[in-house]
Amino acid sequence: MQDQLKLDNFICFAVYTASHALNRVYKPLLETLGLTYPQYLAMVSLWEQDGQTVGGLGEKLFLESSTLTPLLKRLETAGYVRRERSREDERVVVIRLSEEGIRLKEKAIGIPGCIAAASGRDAVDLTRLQAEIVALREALNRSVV
Amino acid sequence: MQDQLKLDNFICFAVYTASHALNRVYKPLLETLGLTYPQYLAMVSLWEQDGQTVGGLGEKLFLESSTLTPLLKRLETAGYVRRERSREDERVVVIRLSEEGIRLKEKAIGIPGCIAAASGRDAVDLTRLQAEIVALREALNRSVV
DNA sequence: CGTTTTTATATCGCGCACGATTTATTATCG
DNA sequence: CGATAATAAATCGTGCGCGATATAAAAACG
Repeated sequence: MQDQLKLDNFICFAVYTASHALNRVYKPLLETLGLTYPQYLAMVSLWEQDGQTVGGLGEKLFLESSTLTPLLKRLETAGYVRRERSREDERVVVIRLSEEGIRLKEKAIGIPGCIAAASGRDAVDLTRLQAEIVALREALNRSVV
Repeated sequence: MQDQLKLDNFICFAVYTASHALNRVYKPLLETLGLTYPQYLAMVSLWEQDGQTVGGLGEKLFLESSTLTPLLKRLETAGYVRRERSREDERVVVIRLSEEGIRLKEKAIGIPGCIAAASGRDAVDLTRLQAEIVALREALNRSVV
């Protein structure tokens, strides 16, 4: 049990460093789109469903408004989205893709394939691993609440 | 192939959100030690091997000096480590645990068990998943270089 | 042996990421 | 209806995390 406190045996360390490794693979690909990695995730979510609220995006991306508000302002400055207060409920801010934001999707379509290639795994294997990691995330989120 | 650009099918998104979920589980545990999560990882590495250089730590933790230098200064301010320039090579900074830093290990010993419990998996299963994620990280790191 | 190159760390600027708080709006309750 | 509570974003302060650059020391070279 000596190795209880060895870094290489930490699932957390594996996830932490894998996350950084993914970021490093993504960075050069996303630079061509003028996006950071979290900005890219927000765009992907908006391509799936346009007109989401800040809170709705936060729930999907597991991010707080304190993270999203400045991020979305940068996306607005970049010209990819518009931020509009809802008329029905003035507390809510709705995020809508601009024309340029919609067009960006075409340039982004190839990225997941690049990542899959870099991972050196086939699609089936990746899907299985991805499901396992999601299950881990869900178990952890349940334990906090 | 419509779902090529769906967030839930992204391995990167799974890892990204799992990493945040782990951080949320760790946070309250680490607060009792007065450490952040990256600081904790640095301490674990030092408990394994005291007297590492900034560069050596960076290689183990996959972090740059621009991240580590301020982090280690904060650990020094907290009284857990000392930063000393090597006499043989004045470019190198060696990090040594203080008495308090050494003692902290006892308080940290139970944390991995808490995380394992929160994950809801047995040790064997966690080890297997951890190895898979490490393999993913290594494949990604190879593809960048 | 002096110049150039390499190496190790530090500094700077930017963008997350979060907890705590603030502000504005809506909902609830007596 | 008016006071209170709840909700949605925004703001603020702190700590990563990295690329680019700076600084200083050591190594390599002619």
